[in-house]
Amino acid sequence: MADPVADVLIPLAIDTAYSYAIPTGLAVAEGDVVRVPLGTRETVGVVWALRQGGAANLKSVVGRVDAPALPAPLRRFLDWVAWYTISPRGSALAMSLKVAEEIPDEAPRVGVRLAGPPPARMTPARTRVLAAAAGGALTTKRELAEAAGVSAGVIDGLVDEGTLEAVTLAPEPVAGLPDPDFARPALSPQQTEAAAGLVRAVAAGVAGVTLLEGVTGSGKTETYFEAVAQALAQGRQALILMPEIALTSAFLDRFAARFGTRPAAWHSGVTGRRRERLYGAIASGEARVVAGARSALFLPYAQLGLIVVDEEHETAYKQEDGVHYHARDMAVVRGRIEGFPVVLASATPSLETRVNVERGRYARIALPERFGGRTLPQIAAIDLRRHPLPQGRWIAQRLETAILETTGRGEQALLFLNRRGYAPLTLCRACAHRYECVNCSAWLVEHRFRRALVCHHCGHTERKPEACVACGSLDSLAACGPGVERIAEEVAAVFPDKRTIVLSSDFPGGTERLRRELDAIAAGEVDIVIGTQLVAKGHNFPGMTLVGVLDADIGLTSGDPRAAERTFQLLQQVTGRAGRGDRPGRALVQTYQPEHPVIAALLSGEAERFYEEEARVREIAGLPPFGRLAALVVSGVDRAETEAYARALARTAHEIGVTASDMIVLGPAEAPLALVRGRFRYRLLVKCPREADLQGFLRQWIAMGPKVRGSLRVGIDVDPQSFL
DNA sequence: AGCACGCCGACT
DNA sequence: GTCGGCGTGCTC
Repeated sequence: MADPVADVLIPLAIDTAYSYAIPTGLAVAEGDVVRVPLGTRETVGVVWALRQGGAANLKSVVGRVDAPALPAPLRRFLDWVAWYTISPRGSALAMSLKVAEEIPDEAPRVGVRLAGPPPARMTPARTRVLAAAAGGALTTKRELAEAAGVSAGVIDGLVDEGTLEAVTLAPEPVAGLPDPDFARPALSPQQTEAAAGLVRAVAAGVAGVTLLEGVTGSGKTETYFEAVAQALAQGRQALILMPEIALTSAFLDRFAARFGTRPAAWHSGVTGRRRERLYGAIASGEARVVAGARSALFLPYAQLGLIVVDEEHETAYKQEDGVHYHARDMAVVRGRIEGFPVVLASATPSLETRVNVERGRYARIALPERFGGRTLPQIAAIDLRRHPLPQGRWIAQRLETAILETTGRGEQALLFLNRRGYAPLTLCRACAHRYECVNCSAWLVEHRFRRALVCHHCGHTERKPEACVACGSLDSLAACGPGVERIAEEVAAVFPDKRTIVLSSDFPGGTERLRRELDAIAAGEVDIVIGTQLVAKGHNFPGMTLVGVLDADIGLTSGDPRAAERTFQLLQQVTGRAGRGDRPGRALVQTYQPEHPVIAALLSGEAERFYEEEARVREIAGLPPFGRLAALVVSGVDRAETEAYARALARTAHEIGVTASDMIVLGPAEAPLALVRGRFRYRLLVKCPREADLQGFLRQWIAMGPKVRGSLRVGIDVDPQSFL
C-alpha cells in the first residue's frame, strides 16, 4: 500500500513535520499552504515534503489555502535558520508565513466612463460631470466627483440614466513599478567606480558578499541604488534591509527620486489588509523592490536577485526574542542558498565584517570622501578637566556659543547624550541613601515627566517618594548627573526662544509618531534636537550643521567586550550627522579623557588604527574577534533542584570540551527577569569561541530533556562564514 | 499557540 | 462531592 502522504510543517514551536494523508482528488504540491487538523482544532501549515507512505493511521489534509506557496529555496533557508538557531522548524516557518486565517474580501473599486447619450434632464452639476468625463477615460467614481466638484450622488444618477457606465476595476497596485532608468544620477568618479563593482556582482548573479564602506555623506545609498537598478533591469527583485527606524518617508522619497516610485515598505507598522496584499505582491514578483525591517528577510520572494543590508553594523538587526538571529548574517546565508549577491553598507562596519574582509571572504568597496565636494565635519574635543562645567550645568561655554551661532544662521544643532530620563542617580542629601532597583541593584533613573524612578535594566518602576524611604527626610532627594530630560531643561533656560525636541526610545506615541517627528526635523521645523542613540541612526538632516556630544565617556567603562567598538561606532555615527546638507558641519565632543583610544580615534578620524588596535587587544585577551554566546535558563521547583540542574549542565559542558572558564553562572540576583512567578531559576551564559563546540553542547543540552531545559537563548555574535 | 488533562484548594 | 485555578505536555 503506497498512498501519498504530505509532511506538513505547522507554524508553531514544533520541530517535526506531521504526516497527513492526502484525500483523493486533492492536488497538493510541496510548498503549498494547507489546512490540517491538529488535536481538536484546525490550523494552517506548509507541505514540507510529499512521499509515498505506508498504511499508517493518519488524519487527512483538509484542503489547500489560497495563499502563495513557499518556494523550495526558502524552505531550505528556513530549515537552515532553525538548525542554526536551535529553534523548532515551525518557529522559523512562522516568520515566513504571514497569511491571515481569513482574508477579508476587499471592497471592489468601481470605475465609471461615458457610455450613453446625455440624460433627459440636464442640471449644472450634470454638465460639469459630463465635461469632466469627456474623452471617455476610465476614472474612479470619487475622482470624477472631485474633478467635477459634485457629490457622488450625481454620478450615481447619471449611471442610472445610462449616460455613464460603471465598471469594476482591478484593485489598486500595492507597489509601484520602479524604473531603473527613471533618473540616472550624476555620480562622482569614485561612486561610479564603486557602483560598477556592485553592478558587476549583480550581473554575475552568483552568491558573494561585498562590503560597501563609505564615510557618512559619501553617497552610499545612491551607489547601491545602481546595484538595485541592475537587479531590476535583469527582471529580478531586490530587498533593501534597514533598521526599522531608518525606514522614513525621507528614504522612500529618495528612492522615488531615483526610480520614479516608492519601494514597497515592509515593517511592523504595515498591518492588516495592506500587509496581506503586499505579501502576495512579493510572492508574485509584482513588488519589485522591498525596503524592509529585518522581518522582510523571510518573505517568499518570487525571484530575489539582491539583498542590500544598510547600516550593517546596527544592533537592531539582532532579533532577541523567539528565534534568535542576526538579520545581516541570515541575509548572507539566504544569498548563498539562492545564489545572489549581498551588499553590506556601512560607514562604521562591525568588527566581524572587517575580519571577514581581511580574511578574503567578503569583498570591499570603499567611498572615502563625501559626495559633492562636501567635507567631513570638523571634530574638536572640549576637555572638561581644563574647562570644568559650572555647578548644575552640562553644556560647556564653548558649545553654548556654537549652538547660538548655528541656530542664529537658521541651521540645526544636535545635542547627543546617551542617557534616557532626567538623572541617572538619585540619592538622599540627608542620609546619602542611594535609590537602587529591588531586583537588580542598578541605580534607579529619575523620569521627572512621569514622576517615577525607573530601572533601565529590568524595567522596574516606582513612584518617586516625597520623603526619603531610608531616613524619612522631606524634600531631600537629589538628582545626580544628567539625562536628556535634564538637558532639555537647561536648553529651555538658556535658549528660551528656540524650538527643541527630545528624542529617546521612551518617546510617547510609538514608531509612527517618531517617524513623523524625524521627517519634521529633516524639514527644518526644529532648531535644537536633544537625543539619545536613537538620533544616531541613518536619518539625513540636511540642515544640521552642529553636533554636540555632551558626554563622550559614557559606555567606555562597561564590562561588555564590545563596549569600545560600540562606543566608537556610535560617536562616529552621531558626529557624522553634521554637515550632510549644503553647509559644512562640525562636532564638539565633551570628554574627561581625550587621550582614550576611542576618543582619540574619533578626533583624528583614524578608524582603521582603532580597529587594528581593538583586534590586537582581543587577541591578547584570548577573545576571538567574535564568538557565540548562549544563555540558558534552568529552572527547578526550588533552589536545590535548580542547582542540581545547573551542575548537570556544567558537567555536560565539561564533557563536550567547553571549559569551565567559558561558562558564567549567573545567580538569580543578577538575572531578575529569570525569576518568574516565584520559580527559582538560574541563567547560565556559555561562551564558545568555536562554533562546533557550542552546537555540540547545545544539542546535548537539549537531549538532557525538558526537565533540565528551562529555556534556551542562543546568542548571535557570530561568524557567518561557518554557516554552510 | 491552543487545548486537554491532572493535581490542588474552596465552595453550592 | 465537583468547580475551577494553574502547570505540564502533546498535537500526525
